[in-house]
Amino acid sequence: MSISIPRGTQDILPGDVELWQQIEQKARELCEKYQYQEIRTPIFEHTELFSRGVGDTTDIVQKEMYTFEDRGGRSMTLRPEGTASVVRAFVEKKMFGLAKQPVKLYYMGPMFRYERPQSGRFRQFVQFGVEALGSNDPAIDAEVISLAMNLYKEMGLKKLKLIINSLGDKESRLAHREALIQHFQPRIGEFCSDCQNRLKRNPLRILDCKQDRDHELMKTAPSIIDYLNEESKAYFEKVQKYLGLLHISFEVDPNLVRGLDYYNHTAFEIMSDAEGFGAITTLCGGGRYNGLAEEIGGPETPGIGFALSIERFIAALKAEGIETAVNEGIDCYLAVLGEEAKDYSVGLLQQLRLAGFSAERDYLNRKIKAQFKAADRLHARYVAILGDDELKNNVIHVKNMATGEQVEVALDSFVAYFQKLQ
RNA sequence: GCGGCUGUGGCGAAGUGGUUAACGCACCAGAUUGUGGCUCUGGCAUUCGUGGGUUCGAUUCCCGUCAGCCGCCCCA
Repeated sequence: MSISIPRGTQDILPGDVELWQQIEQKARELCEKYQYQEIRTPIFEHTELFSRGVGDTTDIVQKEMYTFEDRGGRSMTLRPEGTASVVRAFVEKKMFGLAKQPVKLYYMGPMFRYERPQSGRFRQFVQFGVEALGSNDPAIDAEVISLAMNLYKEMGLKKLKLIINSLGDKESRLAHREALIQHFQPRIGEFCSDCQNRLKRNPLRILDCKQDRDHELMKTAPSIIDYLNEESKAYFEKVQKYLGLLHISFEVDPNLVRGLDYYNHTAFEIMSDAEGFGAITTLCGGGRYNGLAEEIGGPETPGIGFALSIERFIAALKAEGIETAVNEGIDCYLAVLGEEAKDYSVGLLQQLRLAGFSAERDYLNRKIKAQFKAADRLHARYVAILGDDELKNNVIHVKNMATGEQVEVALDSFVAYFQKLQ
């Protein structure tokens, strides 16, 4: 038996990888415009970073982490998300002391979660994310959201839905949680088994339940909005105002919850509305995490960010039928015949390439006909034919593949001639 | 972690308890022995995800396993 790829991972082959590169490039360009700078952190961290940062009670930490003991007996974990590492680096490298504030960073790289794979859900997936640390201005919340929205839009996505909510500060959040438990506890037996589990773990999720959505207690359930204190409410309103100024339409969903413990105040998700996108419609998730830096042992620092998956990005592009990758074609294919010509072509090919052209030749000892076929497949604009006959006369034939026109050129001036053609 | 569906060449896809497993695309060769995109001819799976069982005999039946997809959970 041959060895196969690990479950939930994928090989990205030529033909597919171009779209990845295009998205990555767009993301980098946009970050440059928004003045976010790249940070690269390790792919594994001390397990404690995630259990403390992401939260001990979350699904991610409880059952989805790739945790192992290294040879020194330390517990290590392949990163399941990016924010904890970025904040760790921010604290450890004392970036709060940098002259340039707020600190605006982005990252791109693989994340790992041990989950059951299905479409849009992998065990290794690539996230692009940004983090803005050190500012408490609701305008930066709007900036972060607009960066994500603009990246999608620039790649051609149209069917997007932005959903926002405020989780308030820690105090409002806990008060709301208690109220929910109080509300549902007495009659929890009337709800589905999922909801019964949710009661203790994450009572907010009950509000999201599809089975029990018509239960009378749902309508009377306490909403987070009512538990926001004045400051939180004002903050949330500002964020909405700024989104309006940026012409970004959104929906407020009081039931939007983020699964990671560190979120507070602004929480948002960007979903795809495209047909046939399956159950997984979330393209991007993010929010504010004002307590995280402290949790990790740093100074009190406000922060906000998002993460999006390139895999789902691509799935959304496909769902909307957006074609992007283009086969550029090569400048010149060198068709060679005979031993001496082949030897000579080695240097000639290099000359073409160093002169800035994309060039290829035959390496399979194919006949002239097959070489032309190969040239055609590469969408070569020109084929240069070099046989022993040409070599003897110090010439080379250059054929324009679009017109079929063929000319004879002195071998010495071939590269110069080729440069004039362009 | 739970439930359902699926698994035949590089890709798509038929099929049967019994000597050589359709077909289409792709690929390779020749017709055209130094010139591509068209056409014609020929070639291309000791093998039906994998392991085991039933059977005289299994790709076809049964069980396990692995993988993919879909739904739940959760999330990006």
